[in-house]
Amino acid sequence: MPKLGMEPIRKQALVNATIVEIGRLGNLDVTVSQIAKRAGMSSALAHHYFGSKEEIFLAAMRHVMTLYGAEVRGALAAADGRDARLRAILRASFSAGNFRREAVGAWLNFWVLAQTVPAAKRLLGIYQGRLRSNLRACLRPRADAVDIADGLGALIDGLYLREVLKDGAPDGARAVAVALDYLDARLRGHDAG
Amino acid sequence: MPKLGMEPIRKQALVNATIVEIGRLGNLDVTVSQIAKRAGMSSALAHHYFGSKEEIFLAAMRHVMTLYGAEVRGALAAADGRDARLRAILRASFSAGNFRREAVGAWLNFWVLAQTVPAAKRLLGIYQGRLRSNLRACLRPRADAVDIADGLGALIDGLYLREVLKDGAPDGARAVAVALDYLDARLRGHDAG
DNA sequence: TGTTTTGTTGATTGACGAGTCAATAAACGA
DNA sequence: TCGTTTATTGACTCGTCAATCAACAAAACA
Repeated sequence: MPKLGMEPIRKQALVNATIVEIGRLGNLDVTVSQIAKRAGMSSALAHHYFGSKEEIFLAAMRHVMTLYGAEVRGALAAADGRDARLRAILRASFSAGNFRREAVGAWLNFWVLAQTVPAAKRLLGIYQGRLRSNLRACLRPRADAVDIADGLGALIDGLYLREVLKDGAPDGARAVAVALDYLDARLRGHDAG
Repeated sequence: MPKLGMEPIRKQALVNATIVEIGRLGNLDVTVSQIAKRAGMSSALAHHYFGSKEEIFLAAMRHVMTLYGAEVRGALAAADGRDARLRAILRASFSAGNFRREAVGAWLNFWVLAQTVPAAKRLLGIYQGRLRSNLRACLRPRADAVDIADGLGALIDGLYLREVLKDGAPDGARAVAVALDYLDARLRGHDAG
């Protein structure tokens, strides 16, 4: 009894399964069969809905970024004032939802994907652009807003990168602390505009 | 006329070719045949000398790390005083030799490899450990040396990561400047020990 | 001289995986 | 009721690639 309207459900299941499998395997050599199996369907169905493995990866990437974006937006909506907004962005970036092993592993692999797949590069560019503009907006009156935002953005990515190699559970609080140390140090300095 | 003593020459050629091919392809799906061809030999010979593709990758990783380590050591030998030594580490990290597209691309892929291959993880651990201890040594008298070193280490990795996505030629000077901004800001602050 | 070691490759094996296809089945719309 | 759309899969094709093997060549050694 083929219930209708399965497409979005199946797609979502495949996207979730993709992130899990990439996190589990640690690279993009995940097979469509593995993904489909974890999502509870045949590989043929996965191809039917997405057309290609690459499309599956891109959908998974979009999903991770959407989650991240939503979390940042939500945190910002509830934050008032410069410092609070910066803190909100950092807390969202290293929240339990985003800063978990499988998501971080997936993120790293999407970076690799972006080296060869233009669509993936574009997606990562969107993420970087949004983060940058969020940070700049918080820092705006300062003449060195751009420099601080660039450094903080790189630092966030670096903290993600290092999480991949670490043993043990992710420590989002520690990552936030490191980023805040950076921020405090630079904000303390007189505006070098 | 099989000249003797080819082994080290062949191995070195394969290692170089590996880095080039990873940088060119952007991922670890490089085939042994591609590497061997670029190194000017048959794939069978590559297997003969290294035994497996994984060993080739590990050798390439060791090579990149050795170059980096040598450059840092050389720069440190010629640097006197805390600030000069920190600057030397940063300049070496983003020197033209290390901070070129193919090396950076290879580095990113080694990070991915480290997720699944314990030997690769160990190698990256050595790199991180050395960098950390170098940075800490420079910062030692300060009580927050550990925190600053951790932050700076993550920032360096993050700047590498971002280089991967950028269009255009690598800008090592800009990366050094961003890292120095971080450092200056934190060193200006009173020692929060 | 003959045997061993080192260098080297073309051909082959064996496995695996992306993507396609044909077929089945159930809902829906006319 | 009948044709169309949606859901679903097992089987298959086609290509690729890591790794192995058998063979050949030349230097070194005994």
